[in-house]
Amino acid sequence: MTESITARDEAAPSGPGGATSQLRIAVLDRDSGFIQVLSKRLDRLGWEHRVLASPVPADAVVAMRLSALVVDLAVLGPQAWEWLERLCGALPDLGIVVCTGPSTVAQRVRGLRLGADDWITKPCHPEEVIARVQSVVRRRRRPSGRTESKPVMAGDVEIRSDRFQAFVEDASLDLTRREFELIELLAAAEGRVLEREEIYSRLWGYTMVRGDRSVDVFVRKLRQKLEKASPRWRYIHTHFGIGYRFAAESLDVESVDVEIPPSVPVAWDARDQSELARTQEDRELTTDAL
Amino acid sequence: MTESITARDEAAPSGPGGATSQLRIAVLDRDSGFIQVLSKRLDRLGWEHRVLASPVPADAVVAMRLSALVVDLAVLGPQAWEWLERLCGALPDLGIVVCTGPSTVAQRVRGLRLGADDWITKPCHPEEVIARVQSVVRRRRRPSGRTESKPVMAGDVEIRSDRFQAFVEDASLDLTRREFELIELLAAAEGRVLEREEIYSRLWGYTMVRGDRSVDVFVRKLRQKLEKASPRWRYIHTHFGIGYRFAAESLDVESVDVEIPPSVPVAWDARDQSELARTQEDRELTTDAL
DNA sequence: GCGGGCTGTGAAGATCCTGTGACGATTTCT
DNA sequence: AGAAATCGTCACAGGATCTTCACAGCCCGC
Repeated sequence: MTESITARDEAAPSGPGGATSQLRIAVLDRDSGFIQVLSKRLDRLGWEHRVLASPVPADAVVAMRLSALVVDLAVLGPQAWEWLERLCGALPDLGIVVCTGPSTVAQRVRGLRLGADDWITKPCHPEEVIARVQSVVRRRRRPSGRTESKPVMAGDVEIRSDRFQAFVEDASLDLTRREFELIELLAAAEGRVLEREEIYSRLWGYTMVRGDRSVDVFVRKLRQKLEKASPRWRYIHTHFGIGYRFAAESLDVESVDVEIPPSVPVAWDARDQSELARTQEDRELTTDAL
Repeated sequence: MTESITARDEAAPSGPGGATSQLRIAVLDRDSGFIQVLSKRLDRLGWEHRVLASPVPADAVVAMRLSALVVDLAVLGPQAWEWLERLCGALPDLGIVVCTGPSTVAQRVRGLRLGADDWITKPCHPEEVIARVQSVVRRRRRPSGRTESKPVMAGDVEIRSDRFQAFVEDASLDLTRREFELIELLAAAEGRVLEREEIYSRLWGYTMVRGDRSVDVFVRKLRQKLEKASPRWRYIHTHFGIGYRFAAESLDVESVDVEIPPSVPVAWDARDQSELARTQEDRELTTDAL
């Protein structure tokens, strides 16, 4: 049951540009009739989907890179709440639709509070399930469609989302996918400091565990390539204890300030200078178990 | 009924780091009992909210700058669908929860497809409505384009939480994480005196043990950096036996006061100085209290 | 005016954080 | 299948930051 979906994972849930990726959803249920009807419907919609019958460990779900998950809590047994909480914590971007038998208000509230996005009571019409999943997924996605393909410039580098590549004077930096996603994300937030956790969750799609150094490592790789291609600029700035900030900063300015070349009367425009500068949860409801 | 909500959201109760803006929701319904219970609940949660009884034109809703809207389609009559569609089109970021009487699957599907985020069938428990609204709002758009954090100014310094840094005329103070958190906290409580214990517990997250001097040390570091970058101002004021207060105070004023009487050879002993300072402080306290 | 407690200050040591190179696992390409 | 490219994890080293400590100066009540 840990088998992972083999299809390419290009459906990277939250790439900064958010490709118009295929929807991928999973249904965790045992009600064969329900599953059958729903599957058929999903097929017709062309949504990539899979059915899970056993209580998949929350971690395994993470590996599936889903857009949404429809789950009958009954399948999970007594640890349903714990499972739900863990899953929601790990994948804040995953759409979770609980579709289960009769429940109390308190149960529904609890589920929603834990992070579920919707709660449908069986018996229900598959069409409604679909509609609710769609609704959940719709809200999950950023509208900033791929269309805005205007290249971003910063210092010497040009970031072209349409090419998934960054360039310095038409020379590609040969960024890998992750590297590109990273620079795109950073550049999109130019000026602002992005915390590691945010970078991680937006690039990897799930929440970062303490001690993970992936972000740092990719920042380093990115810095190397940037440095090699555009040595007179610094782009990624470290904010100790917080994260990183993207801003093109020329290194030339300073050296010029220091050694005033009397022999060569160069008129330095103020561009560089200014460039530098610009650069409760109330628990009144009883939480009874299912 | 187009009156806009006047209360500002700046009452960000969140700690120094969090920019959790106030939730603002509206309820469009006529069921007085339902409304009453729901309102009471919303009050207790501290959510800014308002009740609408008549079919507000979609455009008017736009002006309300809501986070979410709970609506009974029955109030809207025959043009409910059209209204819903228009609203969803105009405000894709607005959370819309339909809460209405018995309906068919087809109706629910239609509503959700048009852009509603959830659909609750009356009669329902207000707690569930709240939970679902929360769920919808939680999933609201991510901070890719959010520039909502407006910089705070005090004297010469500008505190930008998006950069985790304070500036004086575009020159960074190079505050460390803790230092920044401290100045942010102090500035947010401008005018008020914050006790050490409170500062400590809000910055460190746990209660301060007696004798801990961490707060003092950081106040000192902060003062040093502020002093160096903005010498003509005093920002952090000590309140003996209590804690600290943040308030930009120009030092120029005093020098003017001092040089007024050249004829009378007054010996300025320390008493007078403190006297002066005290009155000024008092004056400021009063004004701040307003 | 005196004394005790509170605050300012400087520095040293403990801690935590980031940069870096390398390695094994996995995926993709040939 | 074999090779190449990518990815994610580790351990280590160098720094930056935080905490603690001792001492000096200041404030307030007596």
